[in-house]
Amino acid sequence: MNVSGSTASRALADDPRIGAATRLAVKAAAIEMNYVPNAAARSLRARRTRALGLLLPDLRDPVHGQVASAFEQEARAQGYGVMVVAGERDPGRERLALRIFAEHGTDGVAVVSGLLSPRELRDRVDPDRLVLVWPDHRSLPRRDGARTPGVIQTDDASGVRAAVEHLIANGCRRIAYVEGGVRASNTIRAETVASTLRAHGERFPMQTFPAPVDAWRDPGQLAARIAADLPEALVCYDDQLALGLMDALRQHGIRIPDDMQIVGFDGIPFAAIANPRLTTVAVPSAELGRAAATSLIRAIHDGALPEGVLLPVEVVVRQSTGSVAALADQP
Amino acid sequence: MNVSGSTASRALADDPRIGAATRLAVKAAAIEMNYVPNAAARSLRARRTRALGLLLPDLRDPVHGQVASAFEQEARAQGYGVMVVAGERDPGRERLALRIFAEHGTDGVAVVSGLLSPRELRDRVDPDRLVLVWPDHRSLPRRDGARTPGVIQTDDASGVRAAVEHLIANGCRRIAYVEGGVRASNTIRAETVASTLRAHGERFPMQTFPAPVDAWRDPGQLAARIAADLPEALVCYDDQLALGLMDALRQHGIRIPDDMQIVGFDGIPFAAIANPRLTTVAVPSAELGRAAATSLIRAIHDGALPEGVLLPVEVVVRQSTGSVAALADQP
DNA sequence: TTGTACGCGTTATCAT
DNA sequence: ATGATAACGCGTACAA
Repeated sequence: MNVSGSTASRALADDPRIGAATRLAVKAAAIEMNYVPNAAARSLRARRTRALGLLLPDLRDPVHGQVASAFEQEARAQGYGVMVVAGERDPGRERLALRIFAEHGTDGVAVVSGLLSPRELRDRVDPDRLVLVWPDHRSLPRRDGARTPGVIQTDDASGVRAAVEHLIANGCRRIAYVEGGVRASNTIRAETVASTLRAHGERFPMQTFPAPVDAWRDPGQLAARIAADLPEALVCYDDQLALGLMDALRQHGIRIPDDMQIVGFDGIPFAAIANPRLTTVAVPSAELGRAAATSLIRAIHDGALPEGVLLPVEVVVRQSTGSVAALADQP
Repeated sequence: MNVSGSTASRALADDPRIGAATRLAVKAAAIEMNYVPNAAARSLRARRTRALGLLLPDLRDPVHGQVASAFEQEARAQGYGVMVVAGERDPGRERLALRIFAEHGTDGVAVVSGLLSPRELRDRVDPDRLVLVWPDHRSLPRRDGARTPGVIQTDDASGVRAAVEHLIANGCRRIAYVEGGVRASNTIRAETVASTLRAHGERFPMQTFPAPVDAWRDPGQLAARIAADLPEALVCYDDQLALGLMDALRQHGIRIPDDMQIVGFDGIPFAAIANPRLTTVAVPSAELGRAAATSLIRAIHDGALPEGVLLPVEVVVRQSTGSVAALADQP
């Protein structure tokens, strides 16, 4: 079996001009010598790598893990590899990530919960091969349902509004918000809690407990401040914070939902099995990751950004906002 | 400013033969036109991509997320990109992953909790550029402290033994084990529980509750079987399973630790804030990921595998094994 | 139907 | 101190 390079190349690519016999022989030989095409050479010629870049803050937290998982799965199903870089919520690291992607020549980039301005992003990578998931820069997130091409978001405001209305229906008046850092996503949630309260006739300004982005790791001080001036209900920036606070408040003898009700955000798996089970605004993280991959791959093929996506969220009522029904809920 | 390709290449590589003036000018121009070297071309010539392949079962679970995070961080610090593929605990998918890595020409591969036999792995990728983390094939995990080159493990048996001894010290006699699938890692934990009981004079065979690998998602049936024949203490395959069971057993009115004590494995963050807080055998997942990256990169540079690593684990006693001290523990 | 020759961007070698 | 050239492995336009 001796054929020229081109014949081999064509046979492996199922070029119809190659005879069936030759094709089979070549393929057999390829398997025999466990040949794998060299992606570097192929990329050099084809000007594409069939690899995508995924930039996210952290692989450890449940939400981004879920997004990354779905993104990778969808990409793999469509024949793309995924290069992952954690930006660690640091603009410098995010810039480095983009550079890594550029050097490796990824065909497209998805940025999840990114801090860099859309302006700078589009300046650093081909804007027609860039999708933004949960952009966390003040210039992008929308309270309304507006969709920007290449931007994938969830309808956080609607979810938070529904959650607050659920608390109001439960008879809560003094509803406070616990911050998670000072990013745009936090601002939207805080403002939505406040505006929903106003819309329901609450006259006093909403109470806000400030907290850094990783307060859930060590919520002791925060819990003490809350315990010292206990509201009827707490809306937390996210589930991790809510779960950390539930634990810390327990030290102060505060019973949930009896003494205070509490709502999280994200819908991470542990929220469902916490004790008490945590009411939360659940976001479809897996769909988000999948949508990001499909949008990005479509953008690569079409050379232009597909329409933006706005995914719905859902309030999942559980024991922490303690209606009798919720307390009785079965697994 | 007009120089030849070679000069530009050398200037950017800080080749000492290039004059300072030229070097600066070239670098300025590179930034100006935001030039990034093409990794494909570079790889083609240099025969290395400065990319690593990371194969793990799932990006969603806290333990592997942690490992992936540390691996990526360490790799990035040493100038390597990371291509991640989830094997989804399916041998076919694992093979596909290795193929993806081969095509993209990764300089080395780390396989975490892989199911494929070491034999097959070494057959499919260059064995001198392969590290195995937590190999989960029956031919590899060791009960003793033996180290195999390129293999990174934790001393699970010691941890489980210590956990069981802790339960015995608490006065528990009827200690049962809850399985997590039928993999090698499960076998080691089960056998260690049994042998520790025997070593402490327990004469009846240890009770085992069989469960599939993802029983924690829907632990209802499993919990019913356990509640029907309640042991004094439960050692669970991992924390997720233990936490899921704690929730499900609560439905049966079982109080932990009063009616039964429970121990998990892994030391995921949520174990520390569950209610009751979960006693667990904590593994150093971040160190594991970091060790994997450093070992792999060293292997790439040396062309040979570095010595294996065996990391210690630690029993973290909390409320679920309820000594009075543990119940009083502060955050 | 198959083989030949060229070019993708980079760097090592050799020449100037 | 710098420039010219070849080579990495693949895919394709063109020739046979």
